[in-house]
Amino acid sequence: MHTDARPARRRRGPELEDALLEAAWEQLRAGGYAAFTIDAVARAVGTSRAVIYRRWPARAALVLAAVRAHAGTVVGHIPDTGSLEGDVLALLHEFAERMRQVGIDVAAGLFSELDEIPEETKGVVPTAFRQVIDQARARGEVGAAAVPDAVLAMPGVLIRYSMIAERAAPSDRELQNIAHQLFLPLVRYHASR
Amino acid sequence: MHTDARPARRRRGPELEDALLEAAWEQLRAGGYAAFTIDAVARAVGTSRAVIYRRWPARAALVLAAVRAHAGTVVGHIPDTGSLEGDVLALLHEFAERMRQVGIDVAAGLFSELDEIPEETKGVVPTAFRQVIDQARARGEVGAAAVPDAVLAMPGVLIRYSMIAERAAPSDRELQNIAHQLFLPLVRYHASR
DNA sequence: TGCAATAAGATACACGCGTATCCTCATGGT
DNA sequence: ACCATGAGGATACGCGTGTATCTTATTGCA
Repeated sequence: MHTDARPARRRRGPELEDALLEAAWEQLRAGGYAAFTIDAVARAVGTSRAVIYRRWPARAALVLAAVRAHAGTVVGHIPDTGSLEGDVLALLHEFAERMRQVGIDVAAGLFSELDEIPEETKGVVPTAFRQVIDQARARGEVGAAAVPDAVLAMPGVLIRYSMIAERAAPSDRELQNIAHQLFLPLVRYHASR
Repeated sequence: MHTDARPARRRRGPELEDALLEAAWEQLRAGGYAAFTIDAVARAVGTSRAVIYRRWPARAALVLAAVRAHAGTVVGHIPDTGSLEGDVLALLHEFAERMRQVGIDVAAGLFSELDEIPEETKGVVPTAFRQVIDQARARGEVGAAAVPDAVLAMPGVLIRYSMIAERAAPSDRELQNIAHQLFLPLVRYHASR
């Protein structure tokens, strides 16, 4: 399995770091968050735990770095389906799908073990929703009044909470409920005040 | 400090269990979730870890049991201020206050370490909100149409998520935003369809 | 080309978790 | 009053985390 033919050469700097992130991602894919061990990552790369702790202060930080390196940012592109409803549903599905790609238990473990959700991560979802609302405004679909940040952030919060509490990404039904029962009514309400 | 004058007598059954929960609560109050140790609880009671593991399968379960035993259920009574807005704000504040009483880091730790939020816990918040809405209906303040569960559950989710993500209970400002920007508009929208 | 600075790698430690094992005390049925 | 049963209590184990310390290889600069 891992007869890891470790080179006699010592890798350093970025080369080593890439190998560590690669191995960490491999571990996550193979065994999920529960089985993820700093030790296993170190062994797979042919180095020792100290090298890892020099770069990342805790297991969660390494996992986060590995996920970032391999899964990229949460929302890649802004959908443009021609209607606000379509765009919102597309965004919700994309976000949930991204969670599934990372792996349910990895995402859940990360969210719960991290001391603080990174600022950058928190901003992604509201920004994306702001953009699809702007598109809708340009089409004259909704009014021009501002939609509060709390509304824009809500879908992301609900999806992340679902990951933590249910250990599963929201079903299509739940995503539709978020859109039709919560988000869209609020956008229309606030935008047309 | 703890010269715990342990009785030579062996306590058993409920008596022992109460002592364990008491000691666990004491530990939580004293050092928070981070400093909470199964070992410390056992020592404080003058017993050994095995006794604890016979009752609760993991640290989180013991913490949950201790919190339950000492903090009771999340929402004690349904407010009746005379207006839906008043009732909703009162409920939100009560819920947040309860979180603060348990201790921010304890609540956050619990939510994140638990595999599954207990069904019972999940139901409390929606039920309370349903009741204040019913009161508002009786006053003729809102329409009779049903308000979806997703709406009723949302405030609890937002508050719990805040505990996990920010390691803090929501500020008064945030609670007001939840009420005025999210919850109340949705209730009015759905109830009058 | 040689040598100091720096990072890699190897160990070892203390700690807490969760499990397993074995002995000992309290209890309740006879 | 006795004794089998079952729960309490002590102890040790394996594992992983995170820290600290020491040796060894690599690098880039003189």
